[in-house]
Amino acid sequence: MRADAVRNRRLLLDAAAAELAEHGTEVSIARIAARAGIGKGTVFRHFATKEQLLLAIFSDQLDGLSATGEALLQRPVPADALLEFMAAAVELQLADRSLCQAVTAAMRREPVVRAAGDRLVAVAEALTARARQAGEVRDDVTGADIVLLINAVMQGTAPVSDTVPGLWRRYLSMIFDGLRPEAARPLPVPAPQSLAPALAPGRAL
Amino acid sequence: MRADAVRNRRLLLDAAAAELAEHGTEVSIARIAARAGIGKGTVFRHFATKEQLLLAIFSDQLDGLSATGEALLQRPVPADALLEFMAAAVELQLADRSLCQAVTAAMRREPVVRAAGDRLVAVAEALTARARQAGEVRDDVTGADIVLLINAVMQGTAPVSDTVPGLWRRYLSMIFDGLRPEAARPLPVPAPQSLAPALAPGRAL
DNA sequence: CACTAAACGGACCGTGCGGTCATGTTGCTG
DNA sequence: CAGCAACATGACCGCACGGTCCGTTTAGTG
Repeated sequence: MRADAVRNRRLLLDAAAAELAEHGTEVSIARIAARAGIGKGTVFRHFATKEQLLLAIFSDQLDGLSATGEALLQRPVPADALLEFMAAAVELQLADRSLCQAVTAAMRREPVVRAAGDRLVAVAEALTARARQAGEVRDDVTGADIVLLINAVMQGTAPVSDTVPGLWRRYLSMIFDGLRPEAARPLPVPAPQSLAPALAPGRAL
Repeated sequence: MRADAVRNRRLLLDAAAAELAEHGTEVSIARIAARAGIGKGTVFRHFATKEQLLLAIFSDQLDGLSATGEALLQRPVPADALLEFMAAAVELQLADRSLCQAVTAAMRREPVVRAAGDRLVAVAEALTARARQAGEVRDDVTGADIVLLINAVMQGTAPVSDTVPGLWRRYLSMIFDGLRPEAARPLPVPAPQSLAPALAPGRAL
């Protein structure tokens, strides 16, 4: 690969991530290319289609979340680590409009994103297992539950995140109260095995 | 208003609601018009813009949810009524892809939808107040909380609703466990006064 | 330095959208 | 029944998008 090619690829990925964070997946390729300072044709040289570009960025971002969770495994109090993981994930997603879709995309059939999604679930499960064994959360909650609940808090409060910025903390707090052992009542439905393959083919992005 | 005009308006609204339920707000006006069996120009005679058509349908749907909640006020056990209200709302929204956006739209500045959103919050507050006074839910939860939590459950599980249809019941159950008095811990953020005006102007639909 | 293959760029294409308008049609009223 | 205003219609417009293509530039090489 030629030197200018790798340089442009970097510029492209950075610009795309920034533009996606600001405007979501609706941004046009033209806009991303302009921000990167490269031509539109060059974008399609690196990624055959818009979707491939998005999926590449999505899996990167999911791995970022996984890394955050992994670091929190060192925390002494398991429940604190788990709560902080959820808080960090929600906060990151609210700041980055493409991360929301990234989590959804994690449930798709595309191997790259699916793998990143599985890694994220694994980290969540590690954090959850610790808290479960310490008796700090109910014993019927799994890593997949945590990821879906993160998504729920984020998606549910996204519409008001601009005008009531911290509101998500209220609902994360409420929901976490429902995860404690003393709150547990039998659940009507078992946990999902994994997140993928869960998303129907023609859905979302 | 002429007789054929009111007839076509009905056809249009019905077709739009059905098409929106199936395909979400991305459906083209042409498609809606085709389903209604009328011309595309006729659509714009009744609603100057696509957004106005959508907002009209949204507020109708929000009022439908309000009616459901109102009926549940008769139930003997307040907490059961509240839980059933949340379940009904989530189930309806998952079946109707435009209802999801309707709730979001309820947080907008448009007077019609905002009014419908306020009515929905009022009904939710009535249901919540009953349960609160009966000591069946924690006393720091409000009607606006309920609406946002409904939205959270729905949005969070929407991506998997096709392949794991009943999964939302699991998370509604968990979250409701967090609403009970015995689970209550102090919340870090106060409840929002209302839902509107909460959504930034250029956001969503 | 000369040469070539890789990479670049932006004009270009087809498509589908929301919205408009001139023309034709139809329900109402006197 | 006559006449008119309200209404219906679909061809049409401008636009923005994702994606293609080919003439041009440039990085590496012997």
